[in-house]
Amino acid sequence: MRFSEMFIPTLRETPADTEAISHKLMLRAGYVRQLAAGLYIFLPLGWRVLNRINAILKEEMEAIGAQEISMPVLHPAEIWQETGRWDAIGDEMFRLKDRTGRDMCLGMTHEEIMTWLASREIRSYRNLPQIWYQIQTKLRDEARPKSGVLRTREFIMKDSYSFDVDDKGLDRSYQLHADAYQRIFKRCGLRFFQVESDPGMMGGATAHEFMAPSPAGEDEVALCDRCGYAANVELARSTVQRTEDRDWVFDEIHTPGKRTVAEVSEFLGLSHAYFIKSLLLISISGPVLALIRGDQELHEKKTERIIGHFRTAHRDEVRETLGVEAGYIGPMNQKIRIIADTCLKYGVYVSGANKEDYHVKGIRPGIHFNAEWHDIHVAKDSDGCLICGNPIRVERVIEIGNIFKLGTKYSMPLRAFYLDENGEENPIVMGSYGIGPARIAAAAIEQNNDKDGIIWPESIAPFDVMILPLNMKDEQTAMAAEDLYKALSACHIDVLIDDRDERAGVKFKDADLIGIPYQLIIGEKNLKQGLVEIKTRKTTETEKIRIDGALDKINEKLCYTLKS
RNA sequence: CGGGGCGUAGCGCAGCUUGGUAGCGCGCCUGCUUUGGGAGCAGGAUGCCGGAGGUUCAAGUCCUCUCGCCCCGACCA
Repeated sequence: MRFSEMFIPTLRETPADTEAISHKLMLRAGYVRQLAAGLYIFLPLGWRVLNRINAILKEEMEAIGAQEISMPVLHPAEIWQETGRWDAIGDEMFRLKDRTGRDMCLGMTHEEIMTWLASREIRSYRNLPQIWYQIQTKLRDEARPKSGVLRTREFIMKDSYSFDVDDKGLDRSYQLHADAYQRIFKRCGLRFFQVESDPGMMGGATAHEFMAPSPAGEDEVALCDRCGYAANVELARSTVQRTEDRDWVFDEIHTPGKRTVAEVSEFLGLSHAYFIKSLLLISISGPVLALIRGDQELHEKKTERIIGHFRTAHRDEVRETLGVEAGYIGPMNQKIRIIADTCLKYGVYVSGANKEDYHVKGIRPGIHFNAEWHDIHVAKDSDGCLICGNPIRVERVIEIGNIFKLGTKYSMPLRAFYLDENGEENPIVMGSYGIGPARIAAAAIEQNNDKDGIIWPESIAPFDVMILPLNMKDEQTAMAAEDLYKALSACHIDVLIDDRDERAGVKFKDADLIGIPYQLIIGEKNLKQGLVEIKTRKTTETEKIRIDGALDKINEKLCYTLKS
């Protein structure tokens, strides 16, 4: 392609209202434009990147026997009503009525529709297994679109669905996907982890997420470098370092005006780990006192799995329920249900005295209070790995893919049954698997950029090579560039030639910003000696080579990275 | 949905406190010069100051409402 004819609106200045690096660079380098909150236009360069990612997705999906189909984006409400999600899902679903008043919605995912199809067409175990996939637009009325294309209201997703006769079959389909996803993200040049994830409302027991480390991410994962334990902090478990045992006797201390752990620990000169934080929660079945160590945070999701939906109590509710001001609550002599983090089972602690302006030192679990013991803390950096004890690390990540074992959650309500060898009717056992191509692109930029711009991995770059004829007014330069352009194109190498009548500086800046992996720089002086320069965007190294060897050199570089 | 911020030329911003001719940089157009890291000089074009209502002789500026966008949190099937 010729730069002069292609629509590549680069910006010299960073657009305001952007935070994520990928967002800034995609706008600046002319890959995307924003239409409205969470709605993005992919410009020619951006669309080329998505298409290269999609090509990889298709290859790897076909390789595990998945078949591409295409489903409508507009869905009748009835199918979603049958699985219960019409009501379970709130404002996040775009809903509308057709001209006859029939309830419809825009698809945020396609479990229902895929299962509907299976229910009508699959009769026998002989029809199974099947894997169907599509690369299709999804719509979700996100409460807060953010970070450019990372969280949008309309986005393309590769979603596949597996249909098997039993759990064993599902295990196999699930593993095929996990392996395919590993290959996909590796081919896309990403650093990523596969982590255990919360199946949430998708149902089913097992789920994993594929996570690309980046500060722009919205999730956090706990990782153990020794044993390989990897989990979303939404469910990650960890052990915490024990505190030193102290020979404190049970004793009230006057702590006037000191309420928070930070205030009392400073007042007493003790680290946060010697404190018990007592939090009053209001659950559906009544008040619950949750105890965690002073240096920890309460994990809301873990807690919710134990006591059901809850909220924290208001100040006056604390006074009414426990008869003391918030800030002086302690675990002793409480009449209500108490849950406590397992790490509090041992040691000796300081906590509120259940009396205004007083705390108690020397509280011992089992003696001064009892509780239901659960893991209810948020795993954090340098906690111990639950499996091997090694210190874990917590990293911020972008979710780029997920895989779920659905089981029969959708096949049962939608009556997707098959007849087995014995003529008996069984529900189809399903899995669902998603990848966001735009998130791959964004994650690739987040992980590969420098002060000058994007540094694309070769596999998903919009072009393989960019040719920079520095002075288009020089006939020799223009001719040499044109010849190279034709020669490279003839070898099926994707080339962008910057044939604009611009100054060298402008071309260099734009080339670095756009981030195509290799630049062939054609300058007058070098050309007189039969030389051109080849610059590797990633390393910024340039090398002078003979112009007639340029084609081979490019081929060599592209091949080399394909193999490695 | 709660909290905060911002809407002025294509982009980035100043002007608002204290009401009185709408500005700067970049970009864009023309010409000349320049040509290896976002050129120089000269000339030129470009604004429903997000929208509606109000106060006032007079509103970009003050008041009320509203819409949009960004950030933090909640949510995220």
